[in-house]
Amino acid sequence: MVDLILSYRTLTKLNSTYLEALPKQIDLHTKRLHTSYHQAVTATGRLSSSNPNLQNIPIRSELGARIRGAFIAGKDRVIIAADYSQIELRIMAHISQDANLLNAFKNDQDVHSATASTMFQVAIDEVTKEQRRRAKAINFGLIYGMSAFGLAKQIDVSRTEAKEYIDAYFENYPGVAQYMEDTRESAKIQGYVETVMGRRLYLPQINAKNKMLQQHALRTAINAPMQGSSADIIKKAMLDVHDWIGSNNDDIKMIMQVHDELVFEVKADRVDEFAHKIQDLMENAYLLDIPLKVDVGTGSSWQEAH
DNA sequence: CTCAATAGCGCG
DNA sequence: AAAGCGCGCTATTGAG
Repeated sequence: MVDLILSYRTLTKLNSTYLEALPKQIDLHTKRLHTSYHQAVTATGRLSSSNPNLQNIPIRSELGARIRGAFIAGKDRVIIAADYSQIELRIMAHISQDANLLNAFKNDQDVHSATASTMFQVAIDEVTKEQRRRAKAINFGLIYGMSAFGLAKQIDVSRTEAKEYIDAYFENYPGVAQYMEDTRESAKIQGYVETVMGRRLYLPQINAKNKMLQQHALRTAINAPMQGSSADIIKKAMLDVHDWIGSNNDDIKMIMQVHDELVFEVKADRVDEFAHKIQDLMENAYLLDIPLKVDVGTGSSWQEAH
């Protein structure tokens, strides 16, 4: 019964939010969907997208991916999708200057496997799938300021075990532990946190007596520099790409931004040339102490380009 | 019929 | 009592 309900929810969600809604919003003249991007909505500096929201088009499930497959290039055109690889964790390495994490990225390692290798004391090529899954949950959890309770719930282990994982992580990544402490402390004193480019997020609740509000502010303090710096960097990349394209190039259009990804529609016979240039511009949009890595894909649909 | 609040869920 | 950051959209419910 439970499985049937969950399956029903998935199907009705995809049907009502995408399959039924999107075709109604196709512009009569251009015959395309046009979203609105908003530059002054989010607390962290990301863009938001509405009417329709093109930043939440499905991809994670097989069925969802088929919906993304409906976003197709025009005649003689190809879609290029270019996304930053692990950009928030790279920013965490850069800001915290943790030697171990910097090293993982300098050597272009799979960061979740590298984390698992360190935490579970096994060689990186002997990390099991389950170990990698748990390390990945920790890496993401760190970015969000997650507690042992949250991690336990996420990976379905006891709270005690989750705490052991977190302790093991911080023992091996002391720079990250220090960064977390320092960030919380300076947020309390200054009342704000900031991105690599110096953009601030004020946190008026950071010293609130109400512990629930304060703890939320503390988690925001941890997350905002990483999510916000990522937003800064991709915005800089968009400006660089825009300048490179110039005002008179019908062979390439930047058509979407999805937080760590840029999507282009380009003339088919120039796709390789453009793909390389986009990758170069995005990877060099901002200099960190470790390389920025961009994965580029191409195809006749947005789905294929991933 | 509109409006607002809530639950739930799609994405990074 | 809550427990993981940031969004926007659909369906439902209740009020006017």
